[in-house]
Amino acid sequence: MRLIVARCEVRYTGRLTAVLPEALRLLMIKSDGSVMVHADTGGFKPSNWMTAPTVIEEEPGSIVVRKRAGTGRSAGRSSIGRAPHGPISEDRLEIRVVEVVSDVTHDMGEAAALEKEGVERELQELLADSPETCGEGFRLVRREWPTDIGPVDLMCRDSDDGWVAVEIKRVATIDAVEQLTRYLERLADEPGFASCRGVLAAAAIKPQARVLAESRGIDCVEVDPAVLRGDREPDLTLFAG
Amino acid sequence: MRLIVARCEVRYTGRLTAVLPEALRLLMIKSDGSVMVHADTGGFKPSNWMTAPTVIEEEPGSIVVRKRAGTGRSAGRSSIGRAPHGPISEDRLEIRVVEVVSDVTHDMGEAAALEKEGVERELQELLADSPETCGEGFRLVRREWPTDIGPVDLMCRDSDDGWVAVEIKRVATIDAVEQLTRYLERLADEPGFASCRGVLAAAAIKPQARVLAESRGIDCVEVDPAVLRGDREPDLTLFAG
DNA sequence: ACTTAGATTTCGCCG
DNA sequence: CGGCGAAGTCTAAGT
Repeated sequence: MRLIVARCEVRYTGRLTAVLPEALRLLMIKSDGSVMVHADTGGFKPSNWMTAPTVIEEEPGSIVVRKRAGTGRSAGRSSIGRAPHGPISEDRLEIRVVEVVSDVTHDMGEAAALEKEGVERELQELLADSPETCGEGFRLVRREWPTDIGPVDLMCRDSDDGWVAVEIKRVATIDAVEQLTRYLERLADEPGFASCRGVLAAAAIKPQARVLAESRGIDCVEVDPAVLRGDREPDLTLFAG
Repeated sequence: MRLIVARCEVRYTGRLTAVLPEALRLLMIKSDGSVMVHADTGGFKPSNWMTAPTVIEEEPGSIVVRKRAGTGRSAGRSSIGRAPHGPISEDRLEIRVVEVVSDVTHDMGEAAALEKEGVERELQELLADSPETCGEGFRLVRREWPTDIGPVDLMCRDSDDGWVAVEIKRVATIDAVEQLTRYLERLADEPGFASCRGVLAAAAIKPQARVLAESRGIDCVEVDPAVLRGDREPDLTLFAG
């Protein structure tokens, strides 16, 4: 990884056009070819950047980072519609380096991979193992139940053998309700699924999403991943004593 | 801005749990308090990070970055639902520093803001100047036509003086269709707008969005910002010869 | 302060 | 390789 602290002006052209006036910034060039320009504020997101793969051309006073046109993004001209977006000009990041304050390179080798838990995928796995959390007597029929507008997260049957489509989110917004509604609309055309109902299961459900869901007859279930995982006891002890 | 190159192990707990095994990485600490951990690969996105505002506690061999619980995210316990998601523990980034290779601080002062063009806003301006791009004979009545669920990007009249609501996106997904549908539903209640139709205009329209739009009687128009801007000629010369 | 919508979103999975 | 959905999305703007 190469770290350059320099006074520079940065110009990006590609999907849009952007200009950073001359100022002192950090240029980070990773060994995979990605380049980031960071200011001292505005954390997380670089002021400007280019993701790998890139071609980097360095000359005294300037660094130009290019992405080969036709790679990474469709440059094909298949459409004969109104906007066959033509030969998209290449992405280009031009850095005019006025003054170099520091320029060091560090060999970092390979950094081991990151392990995560707690994302939606895990929630789906946990609920697949405990479908009754979504509703009394629920039995899982299949995860990722296919429809032609996308997969239903969990397809279950309830205690009356009725079909139930379960949509899972970490945070459920109004979009999640719309999504589940589309599935239900779609399923309604399938023989046998006319009365399929919907359940929205999430670690957190936004108030507006809850209102919309309930107005559409969709049940809402807030679940606690930690409890499902067995890391923590439920707050209410059922069958106590 | 402080740049530390160090062999370190990183542990994040908060919205999820993540561990980065010991390896050589760059720690970037900006003056606004944001902290990023970058590996030498996997550009753009830090391996781990914490956005400002933060509290940073440094001791020999360790750096702990905290976000005050209750700030930035709701730590309230208003819900009495099934999952009163408990006392959300604070966000915490723990960096165990094994070996410091480099540790430098640079004063970068203020960097001027980024100027960009080519985003959705510009597309709206371009189409407002050329409403006929959205449909034959279209005339602009008003940009940002207000409704009580948000503004319609462009409100036009077509060659038959019928109302047309135009929704503009840079990339149109299924969400854009839902949004326009909501506007049309809303407008249908307004006197005179019962027959208002919809047009989805975007630099790129996803196939599923197109299918959904057309199944709802919404026209789709792909537009090329470069052509609208006059930077480039359309690929197909109409009225050729 | 909170909510909503945009982003050069980026990223990862599955077809 | 392309489409689609999630993200510790982040971020800026509006209410």
